[in-house]
Amino acid sequence: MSVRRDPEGRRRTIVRAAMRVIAEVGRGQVTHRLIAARAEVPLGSTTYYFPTLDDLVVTAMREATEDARAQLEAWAEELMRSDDQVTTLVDLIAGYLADREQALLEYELYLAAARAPDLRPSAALWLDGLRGICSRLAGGYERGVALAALVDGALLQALVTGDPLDTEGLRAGVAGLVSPRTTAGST
Amino acid sequence: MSVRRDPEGRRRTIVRAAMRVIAEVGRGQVTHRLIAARAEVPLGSTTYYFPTLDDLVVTAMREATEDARAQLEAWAEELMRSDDQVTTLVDLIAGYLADREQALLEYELYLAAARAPDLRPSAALWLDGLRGICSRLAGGYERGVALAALVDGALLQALVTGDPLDTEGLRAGVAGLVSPRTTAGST
DNA sequence: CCTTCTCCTGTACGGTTGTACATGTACAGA
DNA sequence: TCTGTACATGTACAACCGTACAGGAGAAGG
Repeated sequence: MSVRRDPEGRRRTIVRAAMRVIAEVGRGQVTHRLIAARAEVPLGSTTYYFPTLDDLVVTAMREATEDARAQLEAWAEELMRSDDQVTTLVDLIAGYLADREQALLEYELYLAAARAPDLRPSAALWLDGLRGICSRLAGGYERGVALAALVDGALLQALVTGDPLDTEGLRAGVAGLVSPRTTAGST
Repeated sequence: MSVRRDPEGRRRTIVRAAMRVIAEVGRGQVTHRLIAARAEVPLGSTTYYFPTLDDLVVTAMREATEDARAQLEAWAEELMRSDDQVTTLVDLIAGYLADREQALLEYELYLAAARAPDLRPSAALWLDGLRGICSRLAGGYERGVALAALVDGALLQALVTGDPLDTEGLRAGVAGLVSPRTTAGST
């Protein structure tokens, strides 16, 4: 009954390794050999499961958005439970930046989508999720779009500068965009 | 009197070509040969003026921030002259996105700074400029930081999705963060 | 004219890359 | 047990890479 051969699992191992490598060295520096070493599988395995390196990279990036999407749902739940949504949102953003590598990976993917149209649907899916959450917070779609841009920009800037998140500035901005009713506590 | 030999000019030609290539294919895919072809100079020239490819890429990226910095000053002037700064800012952002390649190059640089510390000063310089402008608009540093994040996020998202800028959403957000006095017209 | 220096470039080389593939191995069905 | 099929991998190769460098070519000073 025990499966000595586990193609599905092995495939996933490779994809997860690819994600880690991309997060570390960036999309442009990824090679079959780096991924194989990280996954602790022979080089041949990486070419067996994916016809081309680009396929592997794209798969890894899609997987990364899947993760991000899941995390976003956790955000939504936490915000629903919270009675101080501004503080909660700021905390969530700060928490997101705690895993810098994961964040870097996602923004690498994000920007890659700007150049590679086949990655765009994944990126758009995440962005739609964020906008949905923000719209609920801001009490309106337009302000929600703006709030999502604010969150996105704050994350990007924190990553780029390497400085810790400017929570006061962020809080001021979020408070300015969240609808007063939401700030007060009730829906 | 005519200078057949023009080392300075040739060097600049190579750097500008490098900028274009980076904008097109991304930082990770840049090669000496691509740059040489784009600049219409022999391969040897690209290695003559720059000891290593990385030096060339870094130089090109610094040059790009220099351009961005100059553009930012133009923004500041235009905003000073304007009597409807919200509209002007939205228009400036839309105008920035008109040259998609240039914008892509800058955001590539931006994200590259997240991984390469030696690029961070350039990126930080630009961000400080943006924050300065935004602080003047928002009437306070904290709100200015938030407004800068909003602008940055809006640009990034427009680049990533490939969709045209959501001007209504952006306008709503900017209006919410710009100080009422500034919105009305006076300082 | 010659010398000298900087600019310039074609060619070459060692190293790394993506990918192909022959060979082997474990498992399922007969 | 035998056989076929999917899984697995070590090795090989052509292509491309960054970089080095010998040597040509023009300008400047004598």
